[in-house]
Amino acid sequence: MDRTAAVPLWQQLLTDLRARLAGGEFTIDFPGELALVEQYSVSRHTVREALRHLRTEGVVTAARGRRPRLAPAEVEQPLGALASLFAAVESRGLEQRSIVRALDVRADGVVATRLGLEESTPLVYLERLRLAGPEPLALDRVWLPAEVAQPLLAADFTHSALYDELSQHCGVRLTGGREQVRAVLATRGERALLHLPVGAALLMVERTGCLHGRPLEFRHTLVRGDRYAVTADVDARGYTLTTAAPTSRRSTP
Amino acid sequence: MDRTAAVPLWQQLLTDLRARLAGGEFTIDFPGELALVEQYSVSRHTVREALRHLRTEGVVTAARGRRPRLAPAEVEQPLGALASLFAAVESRGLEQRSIVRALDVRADGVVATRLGLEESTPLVYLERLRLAGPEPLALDRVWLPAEVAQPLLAADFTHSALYDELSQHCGVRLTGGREQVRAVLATRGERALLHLPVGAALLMVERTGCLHGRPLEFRHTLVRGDRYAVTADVDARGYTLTTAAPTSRRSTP
DNA sequence: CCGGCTTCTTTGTCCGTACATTAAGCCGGT
DNA sequence: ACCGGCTTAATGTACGGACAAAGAAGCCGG
Repeated sequence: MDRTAAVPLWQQLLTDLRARLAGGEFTIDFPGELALVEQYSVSRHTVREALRHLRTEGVVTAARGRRPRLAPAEVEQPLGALASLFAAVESRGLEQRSIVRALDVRADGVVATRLGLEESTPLVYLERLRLAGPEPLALDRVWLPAEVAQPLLAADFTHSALYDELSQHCGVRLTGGREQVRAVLATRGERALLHLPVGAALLMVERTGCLHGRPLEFRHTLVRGDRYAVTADVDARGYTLTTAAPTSRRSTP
Repeated sequence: MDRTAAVPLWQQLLTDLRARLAGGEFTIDFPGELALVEQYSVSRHTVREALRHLRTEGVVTAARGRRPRLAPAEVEQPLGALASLFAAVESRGLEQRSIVRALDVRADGVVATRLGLEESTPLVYLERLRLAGPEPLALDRVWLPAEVAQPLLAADFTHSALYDELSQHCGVRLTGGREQVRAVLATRGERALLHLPVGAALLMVERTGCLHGRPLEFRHTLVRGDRYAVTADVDARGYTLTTAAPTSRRSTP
């Protein structure tokens, strides 16, 4: 801690805490405010300013009386475009189900590279056809490092969600990621699977899921574009995905 | 200010400030921290706690030395999917240009209803073909109430952005809105305009822009899906659109 | 009239303290 | 063994003060 430096004290503290977090130092418990006050010899106000950031990012929790902990289980998964889509389906009252088309371990050079791994790294591969009620909704493909996701091979994905199984069997909860949303044309195979006519458009969502900044999941999902949309609210705080079902149809001019 | 109430002091202060803001009390200038300390007879710490929320929401600005102001003009528009897309194009170094295909006043029952207006309300209609460098990028159609947007009829949209013209000629800056992103197939007319082959997929972005919660803009944009994607980061804070250009291409299986 | 300097205001950072509120754990009694 | 109350630990709220940094405005001289 350099008190003469240009960067504020609380920022130095925050940087140091992040480094210790990345080093896996606080996997069991996280020090409280007063503990940090003693460790770093700064005021509680400074500690709170640093912790404020970690708390808003959801890295640690804080509440009166409760002991400070790291990334608690009861915090829900950060909402991505896919979660938003599937939530919209559920809000329509349709039951969701999946047909598991593949669940095995294989290597994929392209995907492994995206995850920052060696090309030959074994990956757990899960391919599902997601149904909303009786109709096909999306084709979902996920790759995860076998080292972490091995236990998933025994799981049943017909009804449960991937992230639930991940947290339950592997003790891993993704903390963030990056998504790309594009429009693509369905190939013949995809049309057959999704019961689509010739020339149907699909929403393609690619997601790289991360745990504490380290990529851990690559996901490739194709969603029927004729019926489903990603909905979001925009305000000064940013872009908030909504679960409201899309209502309008397209009028072809 | 009730010091015995269950709600914290800073929250009462925040509520009161919001009420005064809604009443249009601070259109000229906004009181500083010390001014509020005197007005409400609370500590600066309490004032800062209340102001923290208004500042993160972007309602007021705060910086050393600068006088506190309300929603300054230099704050940029809340970032929507479209802005993210176009920023990605610019980050590639491509010049953006528009061809104005229509700019007039007309009535449209469907759109007017979406804006919460009478079906016969006159609307300023702007249709542009957006180019990234030499190639067509998107077909953009916007409707705004003529009552507000009348001055836009004299504007030149070849190079400038709609929101700049809106703020300059109409004194209006949108504060939020709702977007829907879908995948659609290009119609024949759209293919011709955008120079697309048969069976090309488009990203369709529909946006209802709002000013203080009241809808003021309906926008319908079709973006070439083969080359452009909406990119976003996901973390505990939510969904943050990125301006990074998409890199990957699709491998057709 | 312009440029540079000084002064002033405003927010950022940092310290200290005290009490209230809440959750969790301990402990003893039934 | 279970329930309830007490203790303890942790954060939330609120007060106080002091100095630093940085922009804005005014002053003054060239």
